[in-house]
Amino acid sequence: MVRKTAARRPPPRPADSAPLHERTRRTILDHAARLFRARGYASTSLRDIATATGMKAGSIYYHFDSKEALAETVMVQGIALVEERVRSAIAAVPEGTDPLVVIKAAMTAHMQALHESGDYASANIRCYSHVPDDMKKRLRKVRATYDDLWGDLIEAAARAGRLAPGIDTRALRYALIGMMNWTLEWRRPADDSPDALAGQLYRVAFEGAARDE
Amino acid sequence: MVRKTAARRPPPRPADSAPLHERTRRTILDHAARLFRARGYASTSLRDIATATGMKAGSIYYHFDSKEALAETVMVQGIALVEERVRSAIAAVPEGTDPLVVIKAAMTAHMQALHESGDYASANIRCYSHVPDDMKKRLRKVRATYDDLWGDLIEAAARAGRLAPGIDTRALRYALIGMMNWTLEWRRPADDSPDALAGQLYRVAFEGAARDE
DNA sequence: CCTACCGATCGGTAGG
DNA sequence: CCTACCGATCGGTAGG
Repeated sequence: MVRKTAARRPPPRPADSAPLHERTRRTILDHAARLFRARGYASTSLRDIATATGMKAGSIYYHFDSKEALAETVMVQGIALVEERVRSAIAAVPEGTDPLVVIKAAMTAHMQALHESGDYASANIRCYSHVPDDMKKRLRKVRATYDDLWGDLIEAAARAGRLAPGIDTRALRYALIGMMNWTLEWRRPADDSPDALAGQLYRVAFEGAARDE
Repeated sequence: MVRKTAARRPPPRPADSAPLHERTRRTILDHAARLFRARGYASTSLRDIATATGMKAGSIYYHFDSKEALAETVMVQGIALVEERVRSAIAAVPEGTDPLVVIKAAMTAHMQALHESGDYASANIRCYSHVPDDMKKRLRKVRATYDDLWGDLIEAAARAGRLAPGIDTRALRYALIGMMNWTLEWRRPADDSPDALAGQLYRVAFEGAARDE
């Protein structure tokens, strides 16, 4: 399986040479992402996260100001890690490429990053609706920026005459996002590579699942 | 806008003539569904639900054994209300109908019921991952039964030679479910009728969004 | 990064 | 269906 995009490896994981507190911070975030994903925002206590990280409850506050701040960091990264990969995949495509080919590359990058940073991405998707209002308001903007990236790709395809007449571009945008993100709920890692799934979903959404008559 | 399926009106809403405690029970469920959808399972307290319903905290236990039992009732109905409508839409289609037409009718029924019982359906989708383990185990079976209904429709289409070669039927099943359920997160009720959305999503998934070349 | 602690809130119950 | 209450847990803080 060859990586198809120019995106380099995953996230902002600090090197072994990084200061201890930076590595500890990343460990906290990893456990927080995993627990928020599995149990939700409210059911995950700072004590749970501290214990998983190997520290005492109050010590989390040495690294984060509040439970909200910790969760927001996790959830923002759940979007940012995917968005960065998708943007660099788009940037790696030569000028003048068929907009549908760009969309396919973007879908592949989205699926790779989504499943590589699965706990962060899934924590973001699963917890978003149930997070305190002020935090949700900020996250909504981050989400909208990413969603608009897909809107732009689809509008480019429409302007290039590459979409079938009568397609609702807003419905198409969220159909893509919905079907891709839902793979977090059903993918069997042993059977389905992110690349293969991206190919299947691109095919369904753009070429259609029906046999041509 | 004409209703396309034979499904009759919504859910098990007790008549005005029903015993008071049955109507009260339904009121509790309605407020619980709305609050679980908006705030999540753990962040919604029985006190919140009781206050919204107009009673005192402890009185919920006259109608439900526990918070878990109340939430499970809401979430099971979030699936059941949709499943019943979809099954009756399928049953209303004449024998020998093109399997893709059956799927389109099922998608329309799913979208109608999903958005008519929006709080129940959305509470189910949003809270499922964060609910206590024993309850999640039971809900998983209910979900699987409904998901398999879509698997059957898709297999029927495959056997009839109505699917394009190389389509992964499992990916298609969850692509459909994912794109339909995600409409709960972005639909603008004033602009998008469930029927119109069902038509758009059917078109994307089966005919494809790309212009034929 | 730990100890020890506080006020608030929660699910649930007894008794009526 | 209400009142009054309990034990448990939580986010957060002071002081080191």
